[in-house]
Amino acid sequence: MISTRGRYALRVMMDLAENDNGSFIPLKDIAERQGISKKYLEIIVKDMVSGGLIVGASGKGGGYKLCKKPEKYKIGEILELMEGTLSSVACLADKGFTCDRKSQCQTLPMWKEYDKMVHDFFYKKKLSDLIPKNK
Amino acid sequence: MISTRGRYALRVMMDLAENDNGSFIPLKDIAERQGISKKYLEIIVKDMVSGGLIVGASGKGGGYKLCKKPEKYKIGEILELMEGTLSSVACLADKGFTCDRKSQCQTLPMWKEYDKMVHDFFYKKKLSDLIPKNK
DNA sequence: TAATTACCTATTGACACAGTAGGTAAGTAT
DNA sequence: ATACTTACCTACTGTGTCAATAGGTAATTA
Repeated sequence: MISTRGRYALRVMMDLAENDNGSFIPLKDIAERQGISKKYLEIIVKDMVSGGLIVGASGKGGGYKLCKKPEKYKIGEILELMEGTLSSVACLADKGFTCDRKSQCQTLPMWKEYDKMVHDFFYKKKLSDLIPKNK
Repeated sequence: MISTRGRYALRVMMDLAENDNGSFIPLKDIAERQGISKKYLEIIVKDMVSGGLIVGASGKGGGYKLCKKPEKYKIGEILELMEGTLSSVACLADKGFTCDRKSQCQTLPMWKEYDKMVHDFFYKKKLSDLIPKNK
């Protein structure tokens, strides 16, 4: 289940894209427009900066800005960064995970197939796909 | 992320299918074969019985048994029963959930599309698909 | 220098997950 | 009738994550 971290991140990205006027957009504005607690958004937005999705600037006139065009962002990269993984099961999510039943596991192929489907779905979609064209 | 409830339930179902000899199979045997705590399995198996996936019989010679042929079980129905939902977001999972942004939500179509894809994937797959043919 | 804004650390309550523990009821073999 | 086996039931626990809240510091501009 996609948590608020992923969903809110998506909304922040969309807000930044839709309200882009070249300058930085304060978090306060985003929080008000989206109806989300600014304090909580701070945590999420911080990870988006450190993950390289957006850039932040302090001080007056500061705020946040996309660092790519909306059509260059894949939804998958946003969700994967915020949720940690898109994988359906622990044995595929954790890289260091070792399951002694891996070689004989009869369900693993299904999970792999599922994971591929999910990955493809979200990496085909772009941030720009979520934004109404008639803007 | 699919939890142990769903994954273990799947393994129990497969174990029952593969070791079916007409009579009831004790949980002890399943737990040993699968390497899962019998105590923990009890909780999971209880829900499988009340959910109508399998039948249980007490006393000597008792145990559990499938109530349909493996090819009649859809993986989706097993996972949905055990996980509560297969939905990706709360607003689609909870029936009584009300989101005041629903009408203007720009991401909802994507979640709906995703949910449909996931549903179709797991409801196309049958329990029999997970069991090796050369048995 | 004052105002604005991002950025940082810490804490909290609620809840689910994954399991453990110990007992009761039901049914079968002897 | 009794012993045995097996499902079934209630309760508890430790760990972790989720979704926030709170209060401060650092950076930048007017």
